[in-house]
Amino acid sequence: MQLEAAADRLAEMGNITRLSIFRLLVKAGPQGLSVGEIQEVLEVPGSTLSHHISRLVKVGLVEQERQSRTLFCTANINELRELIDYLLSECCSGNITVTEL
Amino acid sequence: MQLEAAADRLAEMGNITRLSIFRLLVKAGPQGLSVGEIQEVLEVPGSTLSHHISRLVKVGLVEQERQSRTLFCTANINELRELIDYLLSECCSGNITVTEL
DNA sequence: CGCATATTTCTATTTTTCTAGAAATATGGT
DNA sequence: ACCATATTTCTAGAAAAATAGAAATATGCG
Repeated sequence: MQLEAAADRLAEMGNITRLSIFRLLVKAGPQGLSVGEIQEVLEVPGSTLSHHISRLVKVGLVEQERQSRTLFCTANINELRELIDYLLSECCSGNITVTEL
Repeated sequence: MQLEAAADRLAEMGNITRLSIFRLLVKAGPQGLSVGEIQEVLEVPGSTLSHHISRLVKVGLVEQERQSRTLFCTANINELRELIDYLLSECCSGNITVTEL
């Protein structure tokens, strides 16, 4: 993962509503939750919720699959792990001169 | 770490300039970098840089220590680790009913 | 087809963030 | 005290994000 992709993902998680959504999906595991279920838990207007979910989908942190009338959402844990790897990479290598940065 | 604190930290890292600053400091390790050194690398106006650094400091991701006229900044890796722990906690526990979320 | 459910798109308003010039402050050397 | 260096604060305009009502679309059932 590169700087810009990482910043995009962090920014999407850096909002209370979206982080709540994402955390719910992380907890829910592979079966995910429907948009309606998320709405029940978070008590946010549908249009607002839809907007936030689509932003999470856009950066790849959430995936969606329709089953009949219901849209199920799941957290993309791999994407999260790659982001975390990026954040920790080259950590504390120390003694680097400014020109190497 | 709780939801709101996590979202704050994620939001601060979710900006290209601030993530660049933070990554530089992660790479630089415990000795950190001065504001001036960061400015040389990133080529951003002083007022803009100062603004972004102070936001990172405010949420605890960066710490500062003055040595004479120079202000050294370091990444708070513990804070980063706690944030990551939060993001991964309760991951994929699965089979949770909606009322438990 | 007509109806109910599930979710999105459109639209507009309010709030927040980003950016950077100019002026101010802090520190130390001569 | 004066000057140079290092960094911040003030200020304001431009851009982006957050919010949510209303209308639209999608899907399946009787």
